[in-house]
Amino acid sequence: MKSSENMLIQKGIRPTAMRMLILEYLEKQLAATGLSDLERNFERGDRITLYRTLKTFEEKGVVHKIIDGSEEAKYAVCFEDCYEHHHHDMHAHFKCKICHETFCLRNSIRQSVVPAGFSVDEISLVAYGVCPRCKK
Amino acid sequence: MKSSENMLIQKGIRPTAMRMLILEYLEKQLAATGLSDLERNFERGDRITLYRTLKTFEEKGVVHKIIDGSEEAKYAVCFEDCYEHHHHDMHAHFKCKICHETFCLRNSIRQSVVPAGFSVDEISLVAYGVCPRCKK
DNA sequence: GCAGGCTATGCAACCGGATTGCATTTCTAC
DNA sequence: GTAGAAATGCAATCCGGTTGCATAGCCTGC
Repeated sequence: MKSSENMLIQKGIRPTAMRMLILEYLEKQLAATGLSDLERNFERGDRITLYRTLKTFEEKGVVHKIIDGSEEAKYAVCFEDCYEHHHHDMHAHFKCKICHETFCLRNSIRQSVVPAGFSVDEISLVAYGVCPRCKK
Repeated sequence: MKSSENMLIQKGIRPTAMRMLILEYLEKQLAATGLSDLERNFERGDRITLYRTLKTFEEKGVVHKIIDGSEEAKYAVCFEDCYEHHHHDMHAHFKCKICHETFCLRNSIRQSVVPAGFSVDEISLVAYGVCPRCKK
């Protein structure tokens, strides 16, 4: 059994062919992926199916959504231990103004950005600037 | 001359009656304000005018835009020293899942969330959870 | 003070991503 | 194998964001 298939079953998602393909594709990506990107790479698949697959993945804790201020939402595979309806994405994201890619950064954010009294479930952090690759 | 009028002139914005009203309204708010909120409070004003006013304010460094993952963008008056096309909003935001309000937090974010090699212009940080007022 | 020109405003319409309803196909469980 | 549930595909809708264009208002130079 493929690792992607295993992963889906673990998260309580029925591992259809399309879903496995999409998961494998997402796992290959360095940058966060939007719906339009998937559409381009899965021309056989219906736009709506792709949309719903991402939504299912997000709900079940396979990917997390990143709102980076571009036209569309981006998604990246969770590397923290997320599960159904319980994300704890405490890492930062970086959107490069040259290549327009959005990456996940592995540093976890200290909760110290938030004063005492606030209880934090999740943090969305997107930094904007120039990534090392585009800087040269 | 009113302080709001002064502020607009300083930022290079012609201080019309509508703009001063909107600025004064925004300055009163504790939470970030969206277009629909303005529409509700300025029924006399046209939707598009409100939209363009926010856009102008943002471009000229009067307010900053906060994408908090809700349906619409929110805006809050800058308290850092922003000017035309040059925001440096390095503070965090907090969106409460009970009252759904989004607040600016005064703590500035250390740039240390981003590894060496990335150059950061701006940081968008939104934490999600429960605010002290809703916690009780 | 007045004319010309630029800016702000208001109305209508459009756009694109997100989302839903429904019919059909596929898969799972019995 | 069959029934029921889930996934898929198509069409259509929704809504925030945005633009074009005509009109009104303000500021300038003469």
